[in-house]
Amino acid sequence: MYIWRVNDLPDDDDLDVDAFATAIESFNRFYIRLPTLEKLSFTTLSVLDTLAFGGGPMRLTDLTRTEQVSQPAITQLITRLERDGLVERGPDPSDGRAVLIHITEAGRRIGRSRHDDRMRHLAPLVAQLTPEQRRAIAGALPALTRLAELGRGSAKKAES
Amino acid sequence: MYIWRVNDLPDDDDLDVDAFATAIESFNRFYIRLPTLEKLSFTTLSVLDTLAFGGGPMRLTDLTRTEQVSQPAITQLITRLERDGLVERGPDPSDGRAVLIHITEAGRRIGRSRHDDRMRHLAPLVAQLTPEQRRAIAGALPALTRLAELGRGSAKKAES
DNA sequence: CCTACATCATAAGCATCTTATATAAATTTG
DNA sequence: CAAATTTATATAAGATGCTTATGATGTAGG
Repeated sequence: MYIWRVNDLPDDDDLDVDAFATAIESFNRFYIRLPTLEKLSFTTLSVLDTLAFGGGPMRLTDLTRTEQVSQPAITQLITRLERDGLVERGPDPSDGRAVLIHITEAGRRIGRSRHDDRMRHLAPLVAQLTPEQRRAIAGALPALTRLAELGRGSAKKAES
Repeated sequence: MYIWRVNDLPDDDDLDVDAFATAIESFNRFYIRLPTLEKLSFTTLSVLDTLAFGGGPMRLTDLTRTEQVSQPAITQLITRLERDGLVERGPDPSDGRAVLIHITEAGRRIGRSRHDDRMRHLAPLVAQLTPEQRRAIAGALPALTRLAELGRGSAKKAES
């Protein structure tokens, strides 16, 4: 058993990981519960986003890694999405066992629609912030995006 | 039907709500999937956090609003949490119908444990950011926290 | 009181996850 | 190259946690 202490970090910068996690968790509890029209699960939306922005079709196995759920869960999810016309299964010319999942135009529309829903809810709240607060968030977006990329990279390597 | 356009916002600041939502969604997809030891649902953790930091016991009805799920869902969740010793039901002296939910020390420990898990995963990634990126995130935390408060406030008013 | 409402609990059903196992294609190996 | 192993996906059975509908009980107002 090992104990991590925040003080082990290089302390010549001012980002307290404890405060970061607290703020993010508080924000997420609000953000995740934003009401939406379509009732789609978190995993469903995440898969559609991964397919929409991930550059082309993906195997079930790849999705299993990116979404951190079991392989049967992905198979079942893709079956539901295919039934609803949001993705399509196609063969993988380089491997007869594999299946390549393609997102359809309807699938892309769903993802955009959810994104737009959230923007509609966020915009009036953002408008109540001070200009400095808005600038502070804008300045942090590249770092947040980079953190998410780093996180996905380390998850990929952590397969056992 | 009304159409929201980002350009309707005051545009003398540089926070693009579209980019904000995109970055947050990307970050959340990674953050939510961080592995943890205890297998507790998102709502479970959220209720424990709400009770731990919300200043005292709450009614089921209050939790229904803060968590944005149905009342029976909260009743069932609290039943599970009470069975596991994480919360306790008590009477409300001012209303014979109501039930006041108290978090136990074990419940607080669970919340802290999850928080610590996430810090352990975040810290090595944060360490890979540039000092400027770390400062940028640190500078945005108050604004993120304020946004979450504004969001919870507007959700409370939006009850129908 | 008696009706209306508020609070919580229960029941039944559904969606989505899990683990265990099956099937089939690819790869390794003797 | 055939048998054994591994990899990719599918299926089955069961658990969890949500939903809507309804019930039981306490409160409030005429």
